[in-house]
Amino acid sequence: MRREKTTQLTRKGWKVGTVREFLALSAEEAAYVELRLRLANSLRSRRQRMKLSQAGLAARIGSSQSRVAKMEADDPSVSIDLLVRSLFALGATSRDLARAISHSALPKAS
Amino acid sequence: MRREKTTQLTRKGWKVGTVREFLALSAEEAAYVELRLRLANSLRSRRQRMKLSQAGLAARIGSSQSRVAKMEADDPSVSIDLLVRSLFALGATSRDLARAISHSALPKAS
DNA sequence: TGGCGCCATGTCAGATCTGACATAGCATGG
DNA sequence: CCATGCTATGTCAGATCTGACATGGCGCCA
Repeated sequence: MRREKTTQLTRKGWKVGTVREFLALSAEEAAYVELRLRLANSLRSRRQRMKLSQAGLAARIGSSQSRVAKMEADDPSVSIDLLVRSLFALGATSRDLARAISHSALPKAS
Repeated sequence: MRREKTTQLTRKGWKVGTVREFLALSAEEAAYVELRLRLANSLRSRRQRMKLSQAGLAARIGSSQSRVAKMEADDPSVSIDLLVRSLFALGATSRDLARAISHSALPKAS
């Protein structure tokens, strides 16, 4: 939360947050980053299942290959809005989203 | 999708989209607006359950009363990002989100 | 009537996000 | 070796979103 504070200094990515809070994420921050990650993963797997290239997906949603790459990489410069819209554009339903969000579809960390 | 096109002209809200497409939303657009609506409703009811005023919630999330009002009104100027972060700030879990999203918690329209 | 708490709506400067472009890495097939 | 296709990463102008502020409405109690 309150990204602005550190923003002028870091002007690129999570950096500050991730490093400092590596072991001290508040519950809500953790939920937020995890949500993003799940959407990102979901997007990639859905795209691959459909045998689309990033450029192909980009064309569909009126964006560019590079932005799609960033979405899938969970780059801090992409919003949840964009992720969600892209998922819908690939035919995901609300239910699909809900599944992606609550189910831990995360790659096992350990 | 592709909001920019009409944006310079309308410079305020859904307007163009809503009126013109009143009966012709694509599936993805429908899913998107419905998702927003559900998050907005979810936020309001969660806040009320916690007996917080909009100003109170605003303070918690480092925002302002007016923005909270806009969130709950599903104003086009608020992003899903903000809605989601606010929900998390009120203690919602990923699972809560998923429920809000897939369950039709919409006020019955008729 | 006035004061008070709460919510809605408009506006705006400044912060953030976005598409586009450039460029590089890395396989696979020639 | 060189193409070709796909993905990753950086940059930037322009679009969008955000917090703050101002103001108005509504209900309620004195």
